[in-house]
Amino acid sequence: MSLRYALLAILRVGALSGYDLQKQFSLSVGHVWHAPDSQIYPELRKMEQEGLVEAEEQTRGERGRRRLYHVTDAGDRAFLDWMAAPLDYQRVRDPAHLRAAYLETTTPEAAREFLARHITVWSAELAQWEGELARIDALSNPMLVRRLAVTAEEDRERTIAYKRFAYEGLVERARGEIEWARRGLDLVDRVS
Amino acid sequence: MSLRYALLAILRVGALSGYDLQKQFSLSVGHVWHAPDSQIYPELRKMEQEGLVEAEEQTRGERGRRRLYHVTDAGDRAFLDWMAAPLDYQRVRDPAHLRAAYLETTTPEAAREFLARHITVWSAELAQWEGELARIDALSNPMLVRRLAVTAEEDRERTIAYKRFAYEGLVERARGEIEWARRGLDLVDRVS
DNA sequence: ATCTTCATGTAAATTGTTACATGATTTT
DNA sequence: AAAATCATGTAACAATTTACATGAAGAT
Repeated sequence: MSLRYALLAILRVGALSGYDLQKQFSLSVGHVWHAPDSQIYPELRKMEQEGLVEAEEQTRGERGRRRLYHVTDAGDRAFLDWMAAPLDYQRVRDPAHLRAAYLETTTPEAAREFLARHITVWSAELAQWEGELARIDALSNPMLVRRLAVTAEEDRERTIAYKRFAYEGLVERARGEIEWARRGLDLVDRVS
Repeated sequence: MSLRYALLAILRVGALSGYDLQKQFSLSVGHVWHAPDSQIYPELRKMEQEGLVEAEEQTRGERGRRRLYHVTDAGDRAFLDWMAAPLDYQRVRDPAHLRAAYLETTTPEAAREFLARHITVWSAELAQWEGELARIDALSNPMLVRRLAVTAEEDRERTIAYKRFAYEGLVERARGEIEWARRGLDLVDRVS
């Protein structure tokens, strides 16, 4: 149930419509927490009912409408409370390592394909996250720039440092997965 | 939906009751795919309906009963098909890295607590997995021994090697998380 | 005109979590 | 006799995924 906190994290920086939020989301927090728009719209409505956000109804042209969501004080508090509370860790659920433990039951070709795909998938993630790191350093990430604009001078360094720290962790994870799968490919060659 | 394949992987080695399966599960695949008994019993029933397993009804004492589940040919094929098919990767959903990206919004104390807990949680996982590696090497893991007993001589080395490979990956992951969180603690000290 | 982007959702199905519920058998 | 373990589930809820559905506004 971190979705609402991910949404609050973005909205706290400034009001957005569901649509814009969803785009910002996929460009920032979405790297760490995926959610499709069909989940975001209903969640915003629920958060509105619970008083965490307020919708400012706007019209667009003749009949177009949009709802601009603002974080309320209660929403702000909810976010800060969540940040200060212990994180609840979910149990591991890792289909790739599950399969890896049983690779002897399939053909070497299927095993190689699985590992090659693992490398492809994690390389894509790695590229994303390294790109994000570069954008953080170049201050060219729009979300980060928006955040820095509403951040007091003395807090800017920390803000950047933590964001960097988060992405570094993701980059290392991806590198680890890729190295592991490479070793797996060697292993397949060795034992088959 | 890897749960059923995790269950099949265990049952393929030999028939078990839901209760024993659940215990084996938590001692082996459970490290990679957690599932509570309240999920395992219904899943077994569903798999029975779909013809992947067959239940042998047994009595225990006067009125006690148990259902011993055997994998059917269809179940065996389903498992092998799954092993040979491309794995579907879920999108990232990582509350720890999500929170890490926003650590500047909380107090240094809360940030430290979060990171310390991250280290604790992953150290526990690490200990589990290193223990598992040691048990693989010592051939003292009961599940592995059962599996080797039904494995042809020439396939034993591969079986062990892949199991080792899977756990090595998990160990490295845990080490990475711990190192990352340690660096995070240094960072908190530096910026606050 | 038509294509893209803006804009907001509903519905159904699946998956997973938490709590509850029950009772037999074996061991101390 | 009590405690531990064996044994099997149901119920309610929460979270997630996938697919569907609709239409306005702005750009080419």
